[in-house]
Amino acid sequence: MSGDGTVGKAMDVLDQVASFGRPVRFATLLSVSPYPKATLYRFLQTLTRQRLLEYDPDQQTYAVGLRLVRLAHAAWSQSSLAPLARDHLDRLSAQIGLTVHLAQLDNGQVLYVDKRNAAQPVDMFSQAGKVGPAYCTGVGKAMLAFLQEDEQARLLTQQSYHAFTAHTLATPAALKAELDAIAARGHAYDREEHEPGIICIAVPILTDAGRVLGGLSITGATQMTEMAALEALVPQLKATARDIADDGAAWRFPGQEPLQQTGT
Amino acid sequence: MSGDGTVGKAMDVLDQVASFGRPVRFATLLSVSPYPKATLYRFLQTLTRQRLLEYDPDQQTYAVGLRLVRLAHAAWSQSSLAPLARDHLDRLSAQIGLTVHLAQLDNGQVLYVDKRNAAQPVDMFSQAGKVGPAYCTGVGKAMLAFLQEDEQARLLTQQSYHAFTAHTLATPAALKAELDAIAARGHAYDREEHEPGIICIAVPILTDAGRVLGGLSITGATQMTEMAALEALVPQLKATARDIADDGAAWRFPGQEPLQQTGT
DNA sequence: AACATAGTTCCAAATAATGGAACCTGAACA
DNA sequence: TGTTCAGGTTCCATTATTTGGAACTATGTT
Repeated sequence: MSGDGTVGKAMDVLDQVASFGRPVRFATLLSVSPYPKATLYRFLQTLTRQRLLEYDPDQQTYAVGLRLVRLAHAAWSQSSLAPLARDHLDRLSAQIGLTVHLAQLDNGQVLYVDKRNAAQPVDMFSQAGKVGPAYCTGVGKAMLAFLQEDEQARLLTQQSYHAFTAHTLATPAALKAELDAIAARGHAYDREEHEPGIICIAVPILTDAGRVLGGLSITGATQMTEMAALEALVPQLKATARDIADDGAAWRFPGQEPLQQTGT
Repeated sequence: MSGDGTVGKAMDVLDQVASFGRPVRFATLLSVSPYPKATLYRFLQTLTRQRLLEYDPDQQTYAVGLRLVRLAHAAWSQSSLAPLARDHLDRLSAQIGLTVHLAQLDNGQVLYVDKRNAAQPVDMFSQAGKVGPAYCTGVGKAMLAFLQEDEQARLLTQQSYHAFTAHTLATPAALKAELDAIAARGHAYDREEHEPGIICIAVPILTDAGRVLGGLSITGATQMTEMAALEALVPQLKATARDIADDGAAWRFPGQEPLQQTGT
């Protein structure tokens, strides 16, 4: 799959285990793995020793290890927009009282990095860390629309184009037309393209130079909300995106680098 | 450090980057890395290609990559107690109105996997995924106290024993005595041992067989809460721990394994 | 223009990964 | 009790990857 070096292969195995979404046995993994028995076995050993996987001796199953949660904490707090955007999301959420998502692009997919849910307390990881398709979500399309031509084209080819609902834009051509419209308009809609009954409105978070940092969306259910009502919130949404981007530009990591260490 | 195979070395590098807590430049990493320039360089390349790291060309810095957030989502939802404990935490939190933590042991440290904060909406990752010392936190001691002798002894040697406050038990001997008391009593205290002004009361989450699954704690500030008040909540805390353990035993992953795939 | 500093590429030697086959180990069956 | 079998684990000569010193390039500095 990725095929670069031993590390790449080990990561493939790790992804494989993760993709099951539950603990798996050796034989099950072997049956879907491109690697021979001994090789797969050694990978699992190594990953387990590294605590990237966890092995349950009773059940003889492998599951994704907790070391990843620690690393993810680091990733989330230093590479994601979430810490930066936090206060802004709180404010927006309080103002409008609807569900708000903050997302970033990861390998052509939408990665949700934070969320505000007006009703109940936050879902934690069960939402942050979740991935979704880029071609049929509001945030996904909003981000894709503002990428540079070549990057956009590259990502368009690697979408999976599954028609989740009758409204899903399931071809590259249809999507491209939509993206151009979004770029002109400045914000994206999701008209039940991913889940029936769910609509949303989304904007990109852009640097001054126009680089896509992430996306921000407001979600509603068709039962309770009209698209027109969401549309009315676009100014607030845009203002929040602007604020986040400005903070990002101003902040660019406090203190930057410390004095160089010259010694060993 | 870990030293097994290429994967182990790559993980060392990844940890190194993560430990900075902010984007770092090549030279900075080189100065603290045991690897020579070319080797470190290639590791960074590989990790970046794998999106375990992210490289910012403008600043020429490396930071922990978002792919980890995705993997962590998988880890959190399949290897942690959090999804299982969710409803129980909600209930406990609603009943008592104080901060509740759910933690597990990871490599001799406390890894917080979930949290309920009565006052404000949850802190997300900024709390879940965070690690803390085991020897001077309520949950940490509660978990250590109920480990098997040999495992406990092993972990006692690898604590770092920093005296955070005047109350910290900063020697293995003092800690061991405390753990025995906790094991006899059934719950643990944190009397400002980690942070001044912060006290808590904690219990382990145990299987029927007595294996430690995790820990559960209630935290208060000395300004607002007396230890006696926390003590009064022990029955509810224990009941919740019991409920979580029972759920864990009953559940043991739904459906377990599907039919075996025989083909390629 | 000369110099330094930071980052990148090369390549022969050293090391680690590979995978076929043999070997365990416990469970089901006769 | 002996036999078979599938799921796991170990061995080891072959093969491929990693290693790291040194040479090189790019970028900014005096």
